[in-house]
Amino acid sequence: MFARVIVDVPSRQTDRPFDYRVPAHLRDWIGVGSRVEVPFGPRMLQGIVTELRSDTDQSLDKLKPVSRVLDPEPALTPELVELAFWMSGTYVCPVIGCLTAMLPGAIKAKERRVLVAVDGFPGDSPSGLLPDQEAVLSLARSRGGVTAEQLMERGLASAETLRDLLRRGWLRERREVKDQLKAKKQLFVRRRVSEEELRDALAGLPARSTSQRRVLEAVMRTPEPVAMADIAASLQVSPQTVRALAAKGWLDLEEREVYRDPYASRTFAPTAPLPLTEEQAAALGAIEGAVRGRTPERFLLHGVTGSGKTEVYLQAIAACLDMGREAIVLVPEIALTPQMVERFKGRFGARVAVLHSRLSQGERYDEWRKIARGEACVAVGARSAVFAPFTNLGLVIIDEEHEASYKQDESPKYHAAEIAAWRCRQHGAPLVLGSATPSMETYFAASPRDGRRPSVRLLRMPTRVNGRPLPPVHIVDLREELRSGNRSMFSNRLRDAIAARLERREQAVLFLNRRGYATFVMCRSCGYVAGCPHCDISLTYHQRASALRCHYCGHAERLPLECPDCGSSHIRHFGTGTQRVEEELGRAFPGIRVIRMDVDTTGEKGAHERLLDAFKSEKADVLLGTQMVAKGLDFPKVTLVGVVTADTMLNIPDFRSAERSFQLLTQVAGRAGRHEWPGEVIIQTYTPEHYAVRAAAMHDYEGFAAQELQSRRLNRYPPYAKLALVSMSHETPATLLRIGERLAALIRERAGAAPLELMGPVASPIPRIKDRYRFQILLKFAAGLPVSSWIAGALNDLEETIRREKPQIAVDMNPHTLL
DNA sequence: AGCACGCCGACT
DNA sequence: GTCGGCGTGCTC
Repeated sequence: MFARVIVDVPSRQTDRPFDYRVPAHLRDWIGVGSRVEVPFGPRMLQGIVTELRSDTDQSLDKLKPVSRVLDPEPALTPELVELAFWMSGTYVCPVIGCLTAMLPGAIKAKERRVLVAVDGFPGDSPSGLLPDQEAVLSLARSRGGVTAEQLMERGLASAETLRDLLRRGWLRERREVKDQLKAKKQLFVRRRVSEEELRDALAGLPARSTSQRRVLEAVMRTPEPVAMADIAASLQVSPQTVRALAAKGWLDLEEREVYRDPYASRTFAPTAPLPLTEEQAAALGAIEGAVRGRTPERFLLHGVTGSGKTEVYLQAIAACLDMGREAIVLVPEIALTPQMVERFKGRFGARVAVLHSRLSQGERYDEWRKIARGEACVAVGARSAVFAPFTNLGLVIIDEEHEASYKQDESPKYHAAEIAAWRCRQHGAPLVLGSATPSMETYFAASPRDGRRPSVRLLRMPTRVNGRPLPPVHIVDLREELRSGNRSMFSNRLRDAIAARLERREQAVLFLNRRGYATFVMCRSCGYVAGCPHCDISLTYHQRASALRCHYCGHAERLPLECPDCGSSHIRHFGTGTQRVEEELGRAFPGIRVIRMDVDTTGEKGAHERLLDAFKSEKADVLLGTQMVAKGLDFPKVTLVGVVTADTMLNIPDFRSAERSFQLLTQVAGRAGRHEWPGEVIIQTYTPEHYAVRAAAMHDYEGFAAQELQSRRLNRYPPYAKLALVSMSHETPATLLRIGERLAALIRERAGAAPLELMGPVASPIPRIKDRYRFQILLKFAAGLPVSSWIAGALNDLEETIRREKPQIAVDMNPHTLL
């Protein structure tokens, strides 16, 4: 038996299967998708089995054996291995990168070198060794091997003495692959004898053995194993007490694998399916039908905020599970709040595995293993949960499908919806894309055009479940405000509205978009702006550290007290940060209680939830924050939502900026007045006539989409054209330009007469990062052209140059942003 | 990516 | 004469 293995080396040259012999004792354990340890040149590496076969094209004497199988059950499924090859072709990236993107971070193994003592080495006499070296050998012997790190910690030996031992043959180096993480084991206690026998034992126990008595009493009643840690904690005894009882033969101790369950301490009240509105029932019926009929149909569930999309998801999943199939629910990272998890856990209990980045590595690994072992049949998680290793997938749901976080911005640059669509085709499963503000691509695909049947089926839910109207939205023209002499960041209308909330003891949410509006430092005398010495970008001011930092390379310096250029002391920071809004709120409304939510205040684990809880229990009047306050939050007492400036987003020179602005404004507007108190939304802007602002204010998705699509068609942007962005970097601009031009020519050559628009190479929007210059080539083309393979082919042709000059080249096949 | 193999300058 | 600089080339 032979295994084809892709090894974990991030290089284009090694990114192909290598053949290995499978030793007889591993045959029952190895499978397609197994992680294995294999010798590769002089090293030991982790690899993934992509194929098992009975023959090989290699000469047999060249083949080495697989040295270990790293998991009892294959980490990936054959379907996911196939998906990795598809991704590699589509996204023009290494297969190994796709495979590792599917694995939870915890099992991205590292190589480790273990020093082993060679027993009875006959070389020279032990007397020729230094005492230090003797100590190393005896330690290595007693533990079956040590690492250099362990020796270093003990202050034993030095690199020099080790080298000597290795050279003289007393030590040998063994290389192995080590997981960063293991399954967690916990000690469990169980009674060894019958309840009666324990009762007798208890009677015979000396009166002063009170601790032992308590333990026996507790364990006596149950034949089930109890965690040692629980006993020790609840009975206030030391584990030693329990061990003493085990030594007497009354109790058994056993090690058991346990899951690190982040939600273990919480109980979730079971919830029953809610009665559905007519719209919800119709949507559910369509989805259920596709699950039953195993049709890999795509649906757009276009429902306004509050239309009850989640309940439709829950009932569709229930139907899917009833058919014995599994479901994946993708939620934007930022919306994966405790409330969200609660809804799924409440309905499906232990059958739900939750995957998101705020879990520790160990927790995420364990949740993932529950899926791999078939113990969980619903996966709820962020982008990467689309790779949940299910084998009988019946339904995939992507909530808030327009969210940018579904696009991975590092290689492999995939979009979760594309992966989901591929997997749904394999499994004959429907894909549901849910949103109140669908992306232009999805909406376009769901619209009938030229009499053709749309590739996405539209399910509309235009009314709110509770029948409440959407809140009125007021647009405030900040230019007029300025003309009338108001130079603060709050318009009179917003100021009055906040004051009214304070008076009525209601709450307000203030939203500030900081994207592209980071605070920078400028000299008011000469116009000098503090920039990064390694990147062509201005440094960002951090108040807490009183420092300037580069967000791209991490360079940091102290805040200058005078201008490095002209020496003037009129140097200060600019930009509207949340901190400044908070300060101004405090000045305008003395005593106002503000909770600020941004990257600074939500850094530590759990801070996010703590702040939201505090706001929910009315410990503050205003919740002030960036993106994160815009999504999915639902507070009954919030009757005012204010957008401090809508323009920061609108002015980003990117083809999606109008769409993003509309989506965000609509979402923010949906936060107000969701309960009995009527709500109000105020949007402050310098461009009140912009169609994204006006449409958001009128809750008019269709109106916005019509205008936006027209503009996309005129400029040939998605969904009317496909895009590909090839970015490259190098320390020498001239070399970079030369390589870029050759690459562009090669791509053009392959395209021949096909309708391909190629722009560049041109300098990237940030022309230099970490002292490397950056260029990019933008491609526009009609769907269906094999552009991926043209680019891959061109890169192949350039292989020699790439190897010699070592430029970094990255391909983004469907760039979400051109910045 | 590593790592080895291999061919030219400053030192015990 | 050797240690070691990093330029090519390979890894089943």
